[in-house]
Amino acid sequence: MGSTIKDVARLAGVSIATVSRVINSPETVKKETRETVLTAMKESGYTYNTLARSLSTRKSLSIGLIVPSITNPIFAESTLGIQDCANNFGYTVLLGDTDYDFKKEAMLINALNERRVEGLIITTSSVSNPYLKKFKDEDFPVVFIYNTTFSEDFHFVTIDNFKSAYEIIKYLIELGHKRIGMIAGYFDISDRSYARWQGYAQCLKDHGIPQDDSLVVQESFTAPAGKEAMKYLLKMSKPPTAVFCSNDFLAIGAMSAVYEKGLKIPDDISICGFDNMELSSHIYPPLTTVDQPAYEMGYRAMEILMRVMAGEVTVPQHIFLDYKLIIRNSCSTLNLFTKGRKHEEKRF
Amino acid sequence: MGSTIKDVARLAGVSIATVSRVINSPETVKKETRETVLTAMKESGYTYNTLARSLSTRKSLSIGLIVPSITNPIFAESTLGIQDCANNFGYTVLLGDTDYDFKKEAMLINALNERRVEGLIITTSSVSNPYLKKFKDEDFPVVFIYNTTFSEDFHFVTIDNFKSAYEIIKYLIELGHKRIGMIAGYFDISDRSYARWQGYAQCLKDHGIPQDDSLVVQESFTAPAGKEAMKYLLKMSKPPTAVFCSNDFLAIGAMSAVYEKGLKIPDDISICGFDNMELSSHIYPPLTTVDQPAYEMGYRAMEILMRVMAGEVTVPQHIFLDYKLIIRNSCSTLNLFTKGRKHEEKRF
DNA sequence: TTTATAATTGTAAACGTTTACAGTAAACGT
DNA sequence: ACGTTTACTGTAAACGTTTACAATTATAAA
Repeated sequence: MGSTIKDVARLAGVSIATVSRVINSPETVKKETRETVLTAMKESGYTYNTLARSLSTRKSLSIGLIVPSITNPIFAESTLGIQDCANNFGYTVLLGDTDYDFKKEAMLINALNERRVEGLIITTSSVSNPYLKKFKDEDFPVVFIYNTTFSEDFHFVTIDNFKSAYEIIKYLIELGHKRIGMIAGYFDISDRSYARWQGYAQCLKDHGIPQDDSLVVQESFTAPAGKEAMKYLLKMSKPPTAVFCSNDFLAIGAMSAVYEKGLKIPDDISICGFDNMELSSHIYPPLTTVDQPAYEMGYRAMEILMRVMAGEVTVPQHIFLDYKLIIRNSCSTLNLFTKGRKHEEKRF
Repeated sequence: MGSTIKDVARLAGVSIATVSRVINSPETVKKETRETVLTAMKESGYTYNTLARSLSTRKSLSIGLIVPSITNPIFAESTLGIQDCANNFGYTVLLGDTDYDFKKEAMLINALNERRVEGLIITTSSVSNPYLKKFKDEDFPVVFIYNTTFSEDFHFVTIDNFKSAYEIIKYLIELGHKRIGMIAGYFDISDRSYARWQGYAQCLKDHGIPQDDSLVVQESFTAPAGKEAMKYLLKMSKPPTAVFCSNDFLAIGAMSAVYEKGLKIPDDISICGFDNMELSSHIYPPLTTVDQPAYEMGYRAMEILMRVMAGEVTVPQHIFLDYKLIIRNSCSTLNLFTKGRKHEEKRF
């Protein structure tokens, strides 16, 4: 138990160097000795010490991953993609969850540095933080995922949050909706949510629909929050006829608020989300949303990170993956008559 | 950049030992020198090297966590609990996802050993694997979560899967159901699913309801799988009037199959799940399920692991956390007349 | 054979810490 | 002033690897 290269060497009657060699370049050691070493390893119950290797080679063969919430299947999926890719290269990924707290984020980055990760994949909750500059200065390998705010200096892989939001709002408008609300994740915590709002706002503007700020409410990215937000929206004197949620969690929460009021989706109100998590196609009614390729997002990011770490790539990589509007049954054409009546009935 | 304790020492004009001391036991070094060292650290951009510490002290201050699927919010939640607790003790957690593949599981365990984790929290997908014996023999600190099959030798924290399943089936029976199906996760991969099935079977037996094996179908733990399974069940000549799913994912998938057939929940068929993930209360209809305290599961497991690693505890800890039957609106009393009619209408 | 070359192995320093031990300086008691 | 304790600091070995270099042995060429 707990045997080292030294023990193996003694047992096999060779030097520690050759033991090291049978581990790292077996072809350079004579077959016979290689085999005695191998059996010596078995017998002594040797297990390799990655830590010592890292110290000696100054390569940890590990990268850090920082996500806002591993509980969100989008990030969980990406994690899988990252891990799969990393493993292909013999790398381990060290995961940290920030809970959308940038203080925690900074601490995690520090912890990962102390563990000598060779690179970082991160979706940051605070796009304008000091350590970002530091990454740049020390040109430490970092690739951002999901974030959309760094156009210039950094590597990132993401989707076009602005355009995708624009597109889904356009779809809503084409269905006849004019009074369109938005339940957004907090802008200061999620640049994606902000970008989606921008798409929302621009699209309204382009279609001559006046913007009503009281129709957009910021919340945390959870179903309960979506529910609360929707309750608020439904209580308005002139509630929206459709609402765009910047996340499927919010959308599902919003839907439940609608049901609790005894209204129907999409007949009485249209709701759409963002992310297309697996569950969203199975709920009732199936949720209209925009699909992000979460697994691929992670995989691609890791690929790029590998190339950056290898020094093969120096100019900032800006990858926009394809998103896709997924039209299901949670949005319908506006029927002014019904909507008006129903709402009034309910309100008084 | 990349400065070491040695650089700091030189810069501050002290020995590396004192630098180490200001890091580990600042109170033992004179205030003045401490401060010069501290500023030297700043100036040289020193960042601590955990790897070297680990090598020297033979403590990695890290533990491994192995889950079947981080994409499942239950495991994600537990991960959070584990991480929070671990951080309180200055420990880092290294996460691995097995995708319910025990081959992958073995590889992960090995990888974690090479990284010299001091302990392991795991929900294993193969309860009867050789390395489990190894843990025992080498008495390596391991605590299992969610697994229910190790009554004797190991530490674990879980809920009583048998009893909880028994209870929810009893509830169904009290509602008048006799033809109760089950959509289960694969037994060979999930001992929990198997235990739940046992609870299901025992409860039927205790209530004099004959068991019909064609009513229980094993699947992977996903919504699409649940949907397929439900489709199969609905196609039977005598479909169940209620079905118990061993996971909320499966339940939600099952529900969508029901809707697609034009049937209503719970009027035409009752469905219940297991886990009580956050979303389950927000879907329509809100899902009847059993709640597992996922976060606490992780937190408690980590607490125990700490005590085991510290040698404070040697007799196997067997912790059963409280589960809770959560009755919502996806199950209703059996109405023989309606059910019969509707099914017949649909079938022909 | 002998020599040159290739294949195989060993020696020892290095990676960045911690820590037992020894040393020195300051403070205290008398 | 002295010895003694206390506070602080330095020296050097150790943790388990890798790797440049040297040394040895085997092989091929002459």
